[in-house]
Amino acid sequence: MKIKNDTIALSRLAKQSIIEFIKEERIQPDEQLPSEALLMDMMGVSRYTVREALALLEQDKIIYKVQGKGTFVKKVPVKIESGLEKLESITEIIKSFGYNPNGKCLKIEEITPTQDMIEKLKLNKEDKAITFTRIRTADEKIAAFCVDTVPKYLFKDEDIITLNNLSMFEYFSSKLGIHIEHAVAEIIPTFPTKEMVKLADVGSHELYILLRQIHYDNDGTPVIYSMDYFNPEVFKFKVNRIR
Amino acid sequence: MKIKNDTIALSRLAKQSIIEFIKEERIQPDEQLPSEALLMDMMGVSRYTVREALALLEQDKIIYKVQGKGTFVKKVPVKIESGLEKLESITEIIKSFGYNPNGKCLKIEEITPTQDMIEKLKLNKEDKAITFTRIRTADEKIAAFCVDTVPKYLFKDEDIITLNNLSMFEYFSSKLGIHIEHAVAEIIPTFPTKEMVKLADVGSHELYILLRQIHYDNDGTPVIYSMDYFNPEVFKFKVNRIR
DNA sequence: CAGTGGTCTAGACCACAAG
DNA sequence: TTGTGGTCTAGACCACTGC
Repeated sequence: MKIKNDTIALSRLAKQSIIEFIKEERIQPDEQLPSEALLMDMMGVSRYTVREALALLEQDKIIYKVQGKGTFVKKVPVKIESGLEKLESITEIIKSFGYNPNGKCLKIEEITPTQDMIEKLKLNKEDKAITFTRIRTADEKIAAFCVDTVPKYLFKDEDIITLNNLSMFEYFSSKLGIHIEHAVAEIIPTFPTKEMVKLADVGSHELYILLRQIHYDNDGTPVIYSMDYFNPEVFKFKVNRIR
Repeated sequence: MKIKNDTIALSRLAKQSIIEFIKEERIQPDEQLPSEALLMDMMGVSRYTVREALALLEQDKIIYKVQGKGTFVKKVPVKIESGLEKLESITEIIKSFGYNPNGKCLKIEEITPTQDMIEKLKLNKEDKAITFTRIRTADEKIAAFCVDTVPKYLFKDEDIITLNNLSMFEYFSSKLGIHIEHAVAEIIPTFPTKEMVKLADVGSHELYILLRQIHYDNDGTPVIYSMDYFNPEVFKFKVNRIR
């Protein structure tokens, strides 16, 4: 077993190599992997690289380690599906559920931000904001109703376009050079708002999941204040929880 | 700035040391930290240790790195302490909200597991299971209604006790030597079940958040199948989402 | 005791950003 | 070209496990 490459990190290759080894050797759940020293010899890499690879496998819940004993394959290697803790655009989520994502931008408004928006988006009192109200569909079914508020100063006027199929993340990345990497979401069970009933033809007694989120740039700048209402018949929200 | 210790990992000490440095030197948001080489000299440790410490700070969303430029303090160092992605017992969550946790065990039953339980808990067809139905309170307010199902083979008979104040996690850890480290939770908005209305005097039109969870031991064994209904007036569920 | 993973050091080369 | 972070190697000592 030898691995070599120029573009991909050795530790990634080592990880894949170990996965293949588990499959080929038919290592069963709870059985022991070769020791780090052995893996070093097998793959011809240093201990650092082996440990990096094992750390990646541990993150993926495929293996576990016990000091003094060894490294083992998990009984139930829970594959990380796209849990809520992984930040994805709604477009991406809809695709991952196997639906065809679509959408319509219902409204773009310049607003005076609320006190909460001013705090969360770190705005000055004079700053204005732009609100995008959109409806998202999955195979024609109503999937989500999104109200996203963004500080006005991020845009040049010509940047404000309608967002139909385009993901907000892609829009920010390609048009504004802003790369969203982190969000804090609050999960709130709720009924549809009056606006949803009026604009989106949603039954007023159906249950929805509201994700009240602040999205941050990689340098920590808050850039989007969003209120997204999800149809629980379309989305099954899961979270991987680690102690 | 020197750091030295015998019990705590050097990289942890280095992390704290860097945090203190940021405070003392009043390094402002978006300002640059000393380079890794400088930090090595300042703290008298190797580059590996410095990078470990910086990795911890990056996980905590306190700093960010840009290759070729340097390491910087985030604009808004967001650190949501108890996000849903962090697995905590309900007792711990209630405490972290500043309430006084309490509870009552309403029912302990031996049941024949459902097909879903058999699959998720990896049971054999003959296996029985034990269901614990409990109500949890925070400062006397109804906080959650918990129905936890556990394979019977995990218990010796004398182990089955009533769980009142005791956390399920502590119970497993101390009585059974099982350390729960991971769970997959599905988030479902719902109304109270008939059982909740009957046993817990809950209004049938109130909204609840159902967490449908499978809990895993550190070796990947599924050990608890739980259906926990949370009162959203007590719990504000947040999630840190990373791209 | 020997074998395992946990931590740390010292040194090297690379890719990227900015002058 | 210089300085930064990204990756990798080789070697060391420790703590824990099980014989």
